[in-house]
Amino acid sequence: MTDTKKIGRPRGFDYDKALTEAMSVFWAKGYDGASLRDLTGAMGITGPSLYAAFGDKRALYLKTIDHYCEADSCAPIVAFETEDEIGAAVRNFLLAVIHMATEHESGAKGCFLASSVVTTVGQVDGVAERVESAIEETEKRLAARFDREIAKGTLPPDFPSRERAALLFDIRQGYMFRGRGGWDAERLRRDVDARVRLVLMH
Amino acid sequence: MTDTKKIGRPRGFDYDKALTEAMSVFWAKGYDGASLRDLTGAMGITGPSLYAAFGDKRALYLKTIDHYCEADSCAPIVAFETEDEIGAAVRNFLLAVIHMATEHESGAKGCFLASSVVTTVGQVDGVAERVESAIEETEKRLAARFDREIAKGTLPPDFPSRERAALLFDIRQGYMFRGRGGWDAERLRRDVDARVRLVLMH
DNA sequence: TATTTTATGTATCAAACGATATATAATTCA
DNA sequence: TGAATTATATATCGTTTGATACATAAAATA
Repeated sequence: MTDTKKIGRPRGFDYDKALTEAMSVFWAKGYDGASLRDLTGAMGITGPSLYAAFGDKRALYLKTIDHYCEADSCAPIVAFETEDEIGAAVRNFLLAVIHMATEHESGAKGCFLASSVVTTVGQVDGVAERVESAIEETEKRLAARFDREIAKGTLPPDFPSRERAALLFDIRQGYMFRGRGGWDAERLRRDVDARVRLVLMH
Repeated sequence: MTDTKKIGRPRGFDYDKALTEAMSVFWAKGYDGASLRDLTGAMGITGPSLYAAFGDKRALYLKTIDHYCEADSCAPIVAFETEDEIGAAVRNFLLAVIHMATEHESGAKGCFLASSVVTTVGQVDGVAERVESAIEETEKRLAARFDREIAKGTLPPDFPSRERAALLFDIRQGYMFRGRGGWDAERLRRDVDARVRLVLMH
């Protein structure tokens, strides 16, 4: 993405910013529920500009998915990777998940992929591959964090990293569902301590 | 619901059957994605008949949700409640979840509520209450099964029934997500034994 | 400056959307 | 049988949908 000047009239809007706005609309209203008028309104551009820059509705949708994945938008994983002490790391992961599941940034709760995109797997071409690879990459990153701990000696050599990474992932899904179902953060936090213990059990 | 004969021309279709067909359409295509033409086509009735019997699109949607909940459609819970030995019960629950998540009956995978309805919580009035009460009732039933085991003496008196019920619930969500993401049953079954152990850990 | 290239703004397209008016068919009740 | 009641069938309503044709504006290039 070199910044060389291109000929022709330059864009009057920020590409990534518009993409983020589009994502918020898809997130809140779903793929079918998001009309082009919703999208252009939120993005601050007109129909022809949208089609020229992003393609049709489906192409825009896929671009928002890729944008979400690339932007490292999943705060819980980052929280899990950056905290050094493994117990605190698991705990921070869960707390970040709960925050995402209950606090709605940009009018949407939960995880864009887990709560919204996933429902369009059999419906919109190109979504299935993206969801599958997102799951796998997420689990790989979570497992790698456990492996690091094994290398440090904090966890035993036979600690089931991959299995516990999958468990963390599943717990995340549960919290997202409950958040959408109206449960507040305090209620979700009740089990955090017990879950940290279970996840690290050996 | 007495079966007394009513005056006027009788219905030419089966009410519950039509409702089930409507549910399949909503399940596969989502609320916005399901057009009235899709619905009337699958239900085998015309537009006016649909409106006379079920009300508008939203009312029909809510009726399909209630129908799903009342029909005890969640096979995993039933599997968990009917098996006597608690280890096998947990195991059967997980296997039933995996089956639901991967095998698609009526063209849809997963759980109607968890995989489809939940995305319309902030979008369609009346959905939020139904999702919330469905979560609570599910967890109550799961916890009650653990409590029964405590009473039998198979689990210790301080076994955290509610917390482990919530864990089972969350694991369910994770499997549903992976199923939608394209994971096959065999792959999902890898962790079942380990998870049975974790769920019953004390 | 003239040409080329790309982006924007207006205005609008055909198709599909959710929903209904009207007339007719089938039943119960008097 | 005739009045009342409810379901069905046809046809169509006004909106909204996703998507574009066209003319214009703003930049680089020659």
